[in-house]
Amino acid sequence: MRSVDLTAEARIRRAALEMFPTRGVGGTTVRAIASAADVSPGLVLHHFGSKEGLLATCDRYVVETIRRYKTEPLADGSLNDPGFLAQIFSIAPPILRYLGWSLARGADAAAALFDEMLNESVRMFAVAEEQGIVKPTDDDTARAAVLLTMQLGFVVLHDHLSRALDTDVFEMDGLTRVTALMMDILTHGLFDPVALQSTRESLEAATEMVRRERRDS
Amino acid sequence: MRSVDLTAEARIRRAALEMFPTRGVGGTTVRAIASAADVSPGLVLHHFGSKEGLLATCDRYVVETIRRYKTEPLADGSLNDPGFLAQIFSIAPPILRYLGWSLARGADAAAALFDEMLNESVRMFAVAEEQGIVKPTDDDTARAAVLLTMQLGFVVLHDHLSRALDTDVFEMDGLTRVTALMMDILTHGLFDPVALQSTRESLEAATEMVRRERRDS
DNA sequence: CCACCGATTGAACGGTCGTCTAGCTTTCTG
DNA sequence: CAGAAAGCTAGACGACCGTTCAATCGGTGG
Repeated sequence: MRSVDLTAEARIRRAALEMFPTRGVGGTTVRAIASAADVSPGLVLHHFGSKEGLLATCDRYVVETIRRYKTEPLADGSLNDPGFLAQIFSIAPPILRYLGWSLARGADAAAALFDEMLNESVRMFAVAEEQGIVKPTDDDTARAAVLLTMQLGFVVLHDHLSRALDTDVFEMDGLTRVTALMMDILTHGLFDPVALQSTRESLEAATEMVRRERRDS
Repeated sequence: MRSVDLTAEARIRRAALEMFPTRGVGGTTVRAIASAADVSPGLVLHHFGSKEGLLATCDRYVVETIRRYKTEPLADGSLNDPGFLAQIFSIAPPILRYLGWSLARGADAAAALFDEMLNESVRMFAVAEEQGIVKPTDDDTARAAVLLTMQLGFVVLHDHLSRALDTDVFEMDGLTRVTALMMDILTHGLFDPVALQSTRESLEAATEMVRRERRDS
């Protein structure tokens, strides 16, 4: 058991971390969190000030956890440390689930994380362009942003994807499977360039129609 | 004005449709919905039985609206009718916003829609494979599912994407911009095939490490 | 004109929720 | 070891929520 020797404060946060995404903020009561953490309701507010405070703490905790796991391996090459990876895979599911929920809610901390990831992505694109790996666009930030939402899509829609794949995509097996498929799609592409052109043209035509409609009314 | 001559029932549903995604189900009170629809709280429950009933009605309404707009143009070629497109663009924002929220919540109706879209996608892949446009995979359903979560990512993460692009991606301009970018990414791909291979290898190595770790403990 | 029926209201009820307070227990510290 | 500080609990309070209900309004068919 790992959760036995946790601080009461940590137990509360852990319980909240699991309950908020599944039941929603309104559906999660302070009493339920307290009961799940095996403490009194009063203690929850003693440690976190208010329910809102607890929510904000969870937001920050998750974002900072992700942030730590995202940068550490780059910093000191600890990607080769099995313990580190084991930690990622074992801790990840509740954290990822919360992150998805947090992003969908538009929580401030999650929004900040999104923006950081976007900056990182833009920077990587710039490097890749210099190396001639990808072609420059007239709208580099937008391309990076769209790519990011596509990559993060499965984090928010994990439930549906897990159902379709009959595997929890936040567990190790599903995670590697999804990652591999996504990398494949993003490397080779899927659509036919010819079909792309005609689709784009009909899209432009539709836009123009609507624009004219609006001007006339 | 279009909303003036709406039935009270329709006004309530419309108000709920806008409030649920922004304030959450717990944060949206029957009284607030009633006030926004300019009716009494009692009438809300008279028409929808309960708050839960109203929520379920909204879920179904949105899904059925999307379903209608998705199939109609294919059925009778009404894609050329400007009125139809104008309707899509003018109705879309609240509906799409609700859909994103609904998908993130894992609402039953949204889940059913997801599964339908997945089936459709699988079917399209099958046709495309016959025509030699895309290569077959050993995991066709999974590929279609991952693609679907990528495509739907922007619907759920519209807030962040809109912020990054400084445009409402549910409005006409943003919608066409995002669609074009996404089609481009999914057509040409982004990553370097060589880099893909090394990434995949390190991913496999990591997985193996974790697997060994777990077996030993 | 009356009887009826759905739409609609507004007040009221029971319940639960977030929060506060006073006090008890444990741990740290000088 | 005394006492302060922090951890923690039980109970209560006020607010607000979803829901109920009796009563009213407005139109429609007999």
